[in-house]
Amino acid sequence: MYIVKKKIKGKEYYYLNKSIREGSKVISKNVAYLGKDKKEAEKKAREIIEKMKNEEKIGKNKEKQDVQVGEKIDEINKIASRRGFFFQTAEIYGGKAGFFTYGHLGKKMKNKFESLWRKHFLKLEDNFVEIQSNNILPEPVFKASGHLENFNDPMTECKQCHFRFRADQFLEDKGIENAEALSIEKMTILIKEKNMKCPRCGGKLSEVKQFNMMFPVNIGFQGEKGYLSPETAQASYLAFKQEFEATRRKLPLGIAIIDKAYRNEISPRQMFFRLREFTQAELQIFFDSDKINEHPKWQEVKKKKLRLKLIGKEVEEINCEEANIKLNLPKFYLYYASKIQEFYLEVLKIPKEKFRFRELSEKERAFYNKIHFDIELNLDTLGGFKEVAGLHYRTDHDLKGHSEISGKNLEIFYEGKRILPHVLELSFGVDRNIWALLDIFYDVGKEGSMFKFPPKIAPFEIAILPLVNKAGMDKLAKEVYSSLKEDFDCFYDDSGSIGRRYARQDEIGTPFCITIDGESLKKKDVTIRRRDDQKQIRVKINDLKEILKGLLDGLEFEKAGKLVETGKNELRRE
RNA sequence: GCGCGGGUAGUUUAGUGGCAGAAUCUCGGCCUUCCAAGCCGAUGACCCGGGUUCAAAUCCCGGCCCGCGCACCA
Repeated sequence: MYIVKKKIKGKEYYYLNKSIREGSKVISKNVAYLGKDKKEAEKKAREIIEKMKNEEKIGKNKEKQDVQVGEKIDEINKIASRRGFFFQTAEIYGGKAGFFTYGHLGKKMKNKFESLWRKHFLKLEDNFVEIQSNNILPEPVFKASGHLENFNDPMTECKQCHFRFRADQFLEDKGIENAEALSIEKMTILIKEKNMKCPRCGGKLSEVKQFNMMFPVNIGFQGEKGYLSPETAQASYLAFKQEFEATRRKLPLGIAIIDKAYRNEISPRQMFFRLREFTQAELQIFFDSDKINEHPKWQEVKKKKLRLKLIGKEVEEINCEEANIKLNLPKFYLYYASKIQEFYLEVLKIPKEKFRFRELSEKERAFYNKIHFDIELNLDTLGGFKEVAGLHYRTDHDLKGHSEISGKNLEIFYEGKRILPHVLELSFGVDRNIWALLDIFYDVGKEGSMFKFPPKIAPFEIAILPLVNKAGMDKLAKEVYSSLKEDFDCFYDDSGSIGRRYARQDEIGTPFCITIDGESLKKKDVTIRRRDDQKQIRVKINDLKEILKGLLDGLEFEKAGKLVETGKNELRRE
């Protein structure tokens, strides 16, 4: 406890404050008012501390409640950097906005997310493959993709109040049609000619300048122009023809890439939602557009209800068949929508009400996306539904563009006709999804902060803890640990009290703790503690591996072993 | 990029133009048979740069980072 001086309306007052844990956070709480004089305050503080020590001895365990959720985003950030989920890159140099490093726990989660993603999506069809390409691509690629033109925003700035905004939109508001198509020089001239002023303060406007969201790079000695790719998709389109041949000319062909993408955001914000360097997991499905309203596995999904938020409407559950008929969404599209929903609800165990597909209005979506739903999750930390993935029907826009610019015909001969395949893109922001998992599974109860991750996402699956560090319990615990660590993500910990070690594991979301106690030595068994309710079962060491595998796979906890009541906290003195 | 607010150990915070103090965390030792116990000890901080000054973490200026608002996010 310590004394705090506060200034209220110019006068100084002294208070006694106390550092208290709230979950994993330490906060300061006001305990008592101490008056206006420093010396008297110190004297009073001593008295109060004495008194409170006495009271504490009587009424322990009384506190601890009253845990407020508080600022969840701060909380997650603090756990993240303290425990090693993620932190800011180059912090010793002051850091840079929009760049994060995954620590050991975060990287484990990210790896797990990516493997679950692969397992789910690449197994949908035989002909879905993953490739690895490049992050640096030559300039013509982006001429073809439209990024050079469209990722470039014409901006103008008020010379007086420094208000910045897009020049093309400004001109359109002023009644100039199709301003988007004008060159920056023309826009500058127009603004001058028509004597347009800052919409905010009436000041003079600067000339129109391009702001490109892509990071330019020079390739080689001669400095040929290239860019860090702002999406992994382009590399898949570039690889299409070769992969089509290599996979023996079958459609649909899915080409997945999990890799970094780069966007030079003006102001990165909102944690993992506006990064300058980020990881995407994208699957580009090339298919015959004549077959867009069919899918061989349609029967499997047609009764599945999708959570759709259509333009101007609330979320409603519509089954695929209805969506096909009433909303005119093609079967091919709906099949993958259904599989995406399955990934979130059944693999990642996201609560249903936190998930939705949101239809984008024509204004919001890129012009070449004929059908565009975002996958959104409701996140407390970011105040509502946020985009974590997208399902875009891009038509033949991409292959057509690359055909034109490269001069190479990308048409294929398929089932007796010459076609340019269309593309359905499944695009996931991996970092955003990781943040979403942290947000959604974060929980604070009287036990403290914890992440209630499903076992498959948790950085560690199991922690092995000797109840105390003596009488051979530690030795047996280490034996158990070495027998499990090959097969599971295990963590061994023997420092501090057992309660504290449980709390540490809860905080990083470890779903199960194995405790070796006195009985274990005699009976060759251990307890398994479940994170979510602190319940324990007792199982034989010989059966441990199999039971753990079952538990991680969803085996019912109570059925896995005999539910046991372990002793209440008798080791506490006082 | 602009405006406002902020930046002292991992975290929560005192403090002063002159040796930066605590609580908690972490680590070591003692103790300890189930949910963040106790005792002893240790490690650990003034965001960066410049200016004013005998002396700056403190005052001034600039930068960086964070938060909020605006703008941006094909």
